[in-house]
Amino acid sequence: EDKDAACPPEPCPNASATQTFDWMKVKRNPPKTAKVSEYGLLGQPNTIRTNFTTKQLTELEKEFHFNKYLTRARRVEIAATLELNETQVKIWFQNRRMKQKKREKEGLAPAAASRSAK
Amino acid sequence: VMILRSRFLDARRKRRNFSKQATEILNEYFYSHLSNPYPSEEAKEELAKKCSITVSQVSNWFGNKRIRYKKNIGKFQEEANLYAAKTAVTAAHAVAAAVQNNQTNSP
DNA sequence: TGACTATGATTGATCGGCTC
DNA sequence: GGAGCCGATCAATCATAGTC
Repeated sequence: EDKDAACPPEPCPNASATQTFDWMKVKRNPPKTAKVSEYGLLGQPNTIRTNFTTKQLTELEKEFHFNKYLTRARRVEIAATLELNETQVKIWFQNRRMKQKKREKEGLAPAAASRSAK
Repeated sequence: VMILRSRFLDARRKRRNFSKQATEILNEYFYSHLSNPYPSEEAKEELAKKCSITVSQVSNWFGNKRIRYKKNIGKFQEEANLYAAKTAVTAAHAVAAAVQNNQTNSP
């Protein structure tokens, strides 16, 4: 059935027992955090993950505690202040909400276990 | 180089490896579902319970495992064969296993 | 003991699906 | 006809635990 014991020539990619499934080939498109705003000189799409500074994170965090969701106006304001794209600010809030949700979920389940102790 | 290493206060410090049996369970699931190692939420909960870890940790484990596996399939070949021999789940593999079993027992 | 590796966690950003 | 959100995931990186 699955025994292709012999295939000396050919660098047949089908190794031994395990094959290569689709999920192993999945490739993500590079981030489109393009900074081509100014001059189209280099036009390098900046294919690397942005590292937010402590200042930026602090401000974002502060804003998040004030509002879990952003209005368009507020987003523009923050993006300008922190020198980030509106998209980056938007994504940060989305990720932050998910993080919050995860924390709440995990912060209550363990507590229930210790509740029956007393 | 004012790259603020604010990360020095990350919560990812102080991590502990999972127990040997927990890793065993996770690996068994991973390699027995190698064609699609994406456990459902329910499956994750079950694995979490069996391994005595959280669902998030199960998700992290599979996320890391998938990425690292496909990054260097060769490095995991041995491990893959080990668990593959230990467990067979998909119908196709079950059949294949049965065939092999018969072969060894039929003159 | 100090590298070097294995591994769990974090996180900016993507993908697909859904609502409006 | 999109834009934003959610959920899951990716991919790079961090920081530590384990190994030699």
